[in-house]
Amino acid sequence: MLEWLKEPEINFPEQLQHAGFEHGVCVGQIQAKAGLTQSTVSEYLSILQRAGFIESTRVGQWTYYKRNESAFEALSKLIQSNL
Amino acid sequence: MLEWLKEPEINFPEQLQHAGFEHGVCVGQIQAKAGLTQSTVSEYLSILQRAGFIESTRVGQWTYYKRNESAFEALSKLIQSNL
DNA sequence: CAAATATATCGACTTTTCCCGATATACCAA
DNA sequence: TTGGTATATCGGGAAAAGTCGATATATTTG
Repeated sequence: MLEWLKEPEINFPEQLQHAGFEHGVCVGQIQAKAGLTQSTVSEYLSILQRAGFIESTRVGQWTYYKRNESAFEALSKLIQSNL
Repeated sequence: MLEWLKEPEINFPEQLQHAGFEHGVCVGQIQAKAGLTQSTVSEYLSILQRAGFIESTRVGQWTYYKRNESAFEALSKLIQSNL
């Protein structure tokens, strides 16, 4: 999922028509692609969010998730320096 | 454990008298510091070895483990570029 | 407000991981 | 070769993570 969210235009072409990608990708799109149930995907995304890897934006009935690149940078540096 | 192996002199002073650190630290020393059973530590180290993060050298009845820094570099870069 | 849609949360079940004791293997010393 | 020490492997029970269906919450539309 994290890799998918790197290139929303390529991985979620469906969404382009309904909304842009400025807030990220909505749960339903990710769920469809993942092939897991709605509840599983929702929980998974919320875990990633708590961990800081993605950010959510609620727009109407949709919740959009997008990557927080700085968290990946930080993880990469953490491995370099602390691990 | 991976952090401990970054500075063997500091984290495993006991071993200094018996052997140097050129081959790393032996399982017994790591086990004592970890506070886990011998079997658990042995298995854990072998997993880290299979994953490429540490290397082992057998010297007599002892197996010494030391870090493989290039694996950490690679992981850090992988997160930067692929994730 | 009622129905429809999108997402979040809950409880239960399954799968995986963690950790242990027991035992096997390898090496050394007498 | 026998006994002692260090490590590895095996089998099983406990803990954690993954996944689901059912249900709750939030929002939009009529």
